[in-house]
Amino acid sequence: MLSLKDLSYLVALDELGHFGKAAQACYVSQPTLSGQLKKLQNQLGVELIEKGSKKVILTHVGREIAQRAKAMVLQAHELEAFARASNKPLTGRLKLAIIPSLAPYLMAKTGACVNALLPGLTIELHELETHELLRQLKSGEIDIGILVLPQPQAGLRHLSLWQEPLWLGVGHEHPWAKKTQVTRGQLAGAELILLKEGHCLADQAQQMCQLKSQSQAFRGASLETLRYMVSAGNGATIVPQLSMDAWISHGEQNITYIPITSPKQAREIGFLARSGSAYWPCVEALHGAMAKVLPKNSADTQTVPLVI
Amino acid sequence: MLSLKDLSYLVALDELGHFGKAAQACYVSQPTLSGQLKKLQNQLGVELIEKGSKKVILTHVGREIAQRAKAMVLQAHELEAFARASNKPLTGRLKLAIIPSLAPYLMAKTGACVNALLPGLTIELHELETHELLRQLKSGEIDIGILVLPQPQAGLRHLSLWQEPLWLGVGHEHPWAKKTQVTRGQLAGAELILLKEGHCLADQAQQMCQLKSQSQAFRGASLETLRYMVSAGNGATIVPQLSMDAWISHGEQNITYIPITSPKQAREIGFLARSGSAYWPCVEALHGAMAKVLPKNSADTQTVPLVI
DNA sequence: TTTTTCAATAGGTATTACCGATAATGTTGA
DNA sequence: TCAACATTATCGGTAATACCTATTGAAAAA
Repeated sequence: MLSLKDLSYLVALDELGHFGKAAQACYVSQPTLSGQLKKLQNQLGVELIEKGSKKVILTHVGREIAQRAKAMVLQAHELEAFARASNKPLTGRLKLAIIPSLAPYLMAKTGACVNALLPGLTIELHELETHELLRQLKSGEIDIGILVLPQPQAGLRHLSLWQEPLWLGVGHEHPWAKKTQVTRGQLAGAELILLKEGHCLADQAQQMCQLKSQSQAFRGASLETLRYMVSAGNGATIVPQLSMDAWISHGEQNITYIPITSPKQAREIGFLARSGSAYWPCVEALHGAMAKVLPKNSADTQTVPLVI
Repeated sequence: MLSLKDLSYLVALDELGHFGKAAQACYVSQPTLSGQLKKLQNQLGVELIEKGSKKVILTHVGREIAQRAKAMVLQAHELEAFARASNKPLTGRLKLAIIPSLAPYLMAKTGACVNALLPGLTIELHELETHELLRQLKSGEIDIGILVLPQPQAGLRHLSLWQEPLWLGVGHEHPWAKKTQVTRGQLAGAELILLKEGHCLADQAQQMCQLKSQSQAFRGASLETLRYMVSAGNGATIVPQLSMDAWISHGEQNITYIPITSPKQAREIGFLARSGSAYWPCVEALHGAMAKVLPKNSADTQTVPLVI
């Protein structure tokens, strides 16, 4: 019968392309890994590793099998995690990723509360843009993601957390600085300072303004960059509410925040995890803890569904 | 590290509910199975088997883990099958299931041709109703299904084969026996003899006639039963084209077949297999072989999508 | 060429999966 | 209640094998 251990050797070799390094990664000696892979090839009756080549290259079949093997190894780890979690729920190490336009502000607001409610849980926080977050989530590098929904992805399960209102942030010199509100229609074609492409907030803002990507000359690397730019001059940008709250409470004086209406704009923040993940109870616990701290949604808030 | 063998022991125990029988199914002795399961419990740090109970009952966690384990074991088998198939494509044993309203007629028409084209392939044929077919397909008990599409099922891959026209079969004494065509509208509320519930053909016919299930007094167990009933008296039923062809070529004299028009009714026949199945090349080969033998679709044929 | 790098081989050891026999336990029928 | 039975757990021994270190062989780099 096939052995998961042998399969994991193949996965390691596929990923590292080097017998010695793969062996090291698996905590075995190089001869062991070589021998077991040879055994695996006999069991399957297939050449997995390209023969006679200078480099370590898997055959076409080998690569396909390594891919399947990787999925199985991941499932094995999830099974073990599930078993652990069933003993002591809400303990252990949790690899959590949050999109950059949300991470610092969300953690500032909810971090203490979460730690208080889930003392047994060590949260390892990663800041990843949506695309990379999804990849790492599916590959098992992270366990839970917090990002903008909806994300129609097979094999993933989601839980909505909050409709985060979006504001227009403008410098005091900006022509709109005296406005008490801006309608969505007025935003069409407006010149905004946005984040780099890849950030879902930038995509969403572009949609709201019906802009093509080329029309944007300036791209910030983080919301904090945008903050300084708007604060310094007469630019304008889209600001999620949590960032706004943080900036206000940190004494930012030079930005005026204007509500966007007709309809009120928001983005849907939520959790994402693998469907079979052992960490789903953690998701629910985090949801419970965070929901208490976040402001209540007003009724007329409307999500802008993001087209991926 | 977790061992697939141990996991398969747990799966066997879950399914058979008996240490001895499970051991037998795994070709090991009962003490071996007991011991390995004990080891597994230690590894996972979880009680898998209900202690102190009279019957062998898995704990709640145990059952969940057995379910995950089953999926992994299935994947292991598929991986092995894939490796085998990569050596000698289109050989070996193929477990094929076909819905009963199609199986005999399809095999009669295409069996010889398939065997001629795929001499290395031993086909093990099962006759299963849609629901059971899907279950067995997902659990790995069968490899390929031929049934009525669409079947929106996660993890399964499909390939459409043929739009099979549907006819109205009536006895010579039936009021409609002299008609040259029947429109779909005329079928509404018509009294038809149908198959038992569970057969997708019956569901589809009911939809066509806009009937509730209660309104059907008579239910046949197979199309052959319906044939005798219609042939003997003045009943009417929906007949798929392949059945009709078979009946005609077997000398059935007492049934008149009336085309259903406005629009012409049909059902979509197609293949279904697990997404990662090693047997997909077989599906394509079968598709190629069968498509040659089946009649060409006329352009105005319309599928009636089945609501599950 | 020599040196270096890397995988394959050899030989030996510790682990463990496995078996048969048997004991312990629970279940059932009188 | 106590046999008679069915079923699982335990015991001791064995064969298979996963693993190691040391070494060799072959290819690439110097």
